Amino acid sequence: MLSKKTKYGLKALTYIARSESDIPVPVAVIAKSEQIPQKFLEGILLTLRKSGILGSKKGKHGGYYLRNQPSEIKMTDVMRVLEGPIAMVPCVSLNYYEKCDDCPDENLCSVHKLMIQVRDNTLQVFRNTTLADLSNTNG
Amino acid sequence: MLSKKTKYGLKALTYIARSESDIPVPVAVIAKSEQIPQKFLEGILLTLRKSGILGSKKGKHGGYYLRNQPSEIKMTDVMRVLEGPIAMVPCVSLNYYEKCDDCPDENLCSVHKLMIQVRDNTLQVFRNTTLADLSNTNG
DNA sequence: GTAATTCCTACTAAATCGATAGGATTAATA
DNA sequence: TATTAATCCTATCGATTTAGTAGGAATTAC
Repeated sequence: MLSKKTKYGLKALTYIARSESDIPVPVAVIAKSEQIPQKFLEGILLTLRKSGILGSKKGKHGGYYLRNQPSEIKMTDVMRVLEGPIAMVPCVSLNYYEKCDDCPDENLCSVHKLMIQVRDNTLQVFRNTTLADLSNTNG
Repeated sequence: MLSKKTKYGLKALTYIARSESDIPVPVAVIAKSEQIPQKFLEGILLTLRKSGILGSKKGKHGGYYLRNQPSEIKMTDVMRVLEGPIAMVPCVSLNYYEKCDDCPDENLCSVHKLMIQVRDNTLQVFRNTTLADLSNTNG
């Protein structure tokens, strides 16, 4: 299941992408428009800022803005920040690889084989999708 | 993340598929060979039996066996029984559809669009993979 | 200086996960 | 018929994760 964190994060990013890019968007505005608990969203946007996807400006007239063009923000990056590893098992994770305790030989493991395929297909979707695609209203 | 339940279930099914198809395989044998807690595995195989994927025979010389040929057991069915809905959000689930509380219009929802793609790609993998593919040792 | 904002830490309630415990039931066989 | 080997069933438990709340410190515009 997709976590609420990720869902809210994606919606917020989309919202920001659709706004005028010069003006920082305050959390409160997004929270109200997208019906997201504000305090919860604060934490999410903070994570996105720390990961480098968002920038922020403090104080009055502050808020969050994109650090890059929507068309350059890939879903692989966003999903990894919000949802964690894309692979369903650590033993097929590109960025967070971990060997299974059981499994003497990965190459013979049926689960491994299947999950590699799932990972590759999911990865393909995320690599070919940018925030611009999400923000595009006609589609 | 793939649950241990699903992982163990897939390994067990693979084990059974590789055994002689006439002889029921006892839980204890699979548990020992695959390093799975036996009591936990009992519950998993029970679920698989109730869903119709496995059959069982009680008492001495009892155990579990496949109800169909490995090549006819699709991953879509197995995954739905073990892991639940394939979609990452209920609003894109084919079998367990649920509208989101927020989201006034799904067609305009950025998350929705993205998750449909992921679902379709994952589904394609699961539809094109059978237990026979998993059990195949030369792969 | 005041209002609006991000930033940070800690807490909590509920759900889920991975597993264990203990036994009831059923069937083969000696 | 007694024994043994198996499935079947229900309940419980500790740990972790999730979704959210609370409270306030720090910063900035005006």
